[in-house]
Amino acid sequence: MSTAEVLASVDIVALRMNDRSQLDILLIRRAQAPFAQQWALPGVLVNGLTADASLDAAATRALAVKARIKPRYMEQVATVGDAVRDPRGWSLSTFYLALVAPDTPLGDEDLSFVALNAVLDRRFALPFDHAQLVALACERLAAKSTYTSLPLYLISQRFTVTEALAAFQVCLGQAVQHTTLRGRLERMKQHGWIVETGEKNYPKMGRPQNVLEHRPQPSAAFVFDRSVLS
Amino acid sequence: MSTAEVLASVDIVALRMNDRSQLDILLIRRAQAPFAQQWALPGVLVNGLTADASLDAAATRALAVKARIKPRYMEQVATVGDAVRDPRGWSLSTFYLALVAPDTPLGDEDLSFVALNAVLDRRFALPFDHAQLVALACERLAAKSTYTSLPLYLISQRFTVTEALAAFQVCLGQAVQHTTLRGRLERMKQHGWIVETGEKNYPKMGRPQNVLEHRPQPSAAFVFDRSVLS
DNA sequence: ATAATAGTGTCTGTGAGACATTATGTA
DNA sequence: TACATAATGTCTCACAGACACTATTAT
Repeated sequence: MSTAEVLASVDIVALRMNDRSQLDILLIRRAQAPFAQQWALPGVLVNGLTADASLDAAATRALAVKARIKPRYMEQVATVGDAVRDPRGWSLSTFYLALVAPDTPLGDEDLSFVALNAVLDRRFALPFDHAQLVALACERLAAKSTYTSLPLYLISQRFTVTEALAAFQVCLGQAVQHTTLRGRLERMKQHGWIVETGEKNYPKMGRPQNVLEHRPQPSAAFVFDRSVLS
Repeated sequence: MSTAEVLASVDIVALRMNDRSQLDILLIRRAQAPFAQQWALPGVLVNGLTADASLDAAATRALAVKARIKPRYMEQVATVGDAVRDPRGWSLSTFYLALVAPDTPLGDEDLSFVALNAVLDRRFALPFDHAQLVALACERLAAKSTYTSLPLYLISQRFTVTEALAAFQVCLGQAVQHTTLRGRLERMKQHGWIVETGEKNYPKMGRPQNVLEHRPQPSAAFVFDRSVLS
């Protein structure tokens, strides 16, 4: 290794909500050493040869070329670096949190969505320090879910209050009063972030649900001025 | 440059409050090319040769070695990377926000505290994309100052409400009701983050001030459940 | 009718915001 | 005394939280 350079990668913690309202994480079977054939976070090396315009562009590229996925939301979480996380030597990883639509398909056998909880409690082991990165990304998601509309990126643009409630609860890891969520959705409606479609969804039983539409602004997520679960 | 590696550095945005209650930023006169002799953010290269235990350790080292400063608070802000920010090629910079005590001395002629506002509005130009990094770090500080006790790290451990008010206002960039701040300090007092010393400070005019003491916990900063300036 | 689920209304508590009032020092 | 500044008190408003109540469908 030359004197001034270091091994740097971008890794993605991409989350999706399954039909049981639980979070799954996107993993890829590594093609190359180290840890070939093992399931790991999708990622790419960044260096001058892979003409990425920026680090964010590299993150987008990682999801696009490895999994053909365009996330509905993506943000940089942090960068970790030390001498032991990669057997090849001192290395850096800048990792991102990505939220993808619930119906996102996977075209490849080397890609899979795995139960996030299995990764978090180490029943499903990951190479490198990827389990740690996943934990940090989830902490970020939980923290931001208390005062932003982030969980809405995990459900369809056209959604019901019940779906939104499930998304918030799985992000936060605890129950949320539906009246609290309705109040927040109402405030987003006043700011044009949510519109009432006028349509109804008819479940098997019970009163039909109003169908809302999420109109996310480029500024990422709606920010409330208080935290839920104070 | 070898194929898999990249130039990576850690840069520090270290802020101090001066006696006019304005923020200053620590700059260092670069000894080496590129941009030798110019004022820039203190930072170090990270790679396998400089046995840093971790990225955070490298950040601490950067302040310690370059400026002999131990910050009262430090957190990673983000990592930027692209092909043009450094003339030497594709490079990464992980940058940190550091808050240092108001009486921090500088022992070196190649170190200086410069008015933060001059850097932010480009009257004082910085090399690389350092001005952009400074702007991002300040945004982080302002955002966190609405719902945490971060500004307290800019004043002495033993402080008065007036000093705390000045710190919050300069971090937020706008006026804050002193009653609001008193309420928040009261809540911190109940959680053991602040204690009443019983002493008084006697200014030239007016009623004497109670002297409080900030007892920061290792968990970084006190988090309030609402934002100020809603 | 009954069950099931959606949506609304009511009441309480907390804390920010604005402003008035009192307290305690110096000149 | 007048003045300056600190500290406290009062009132309003917004919103989370808890829970009751009403509404609308299927069976």
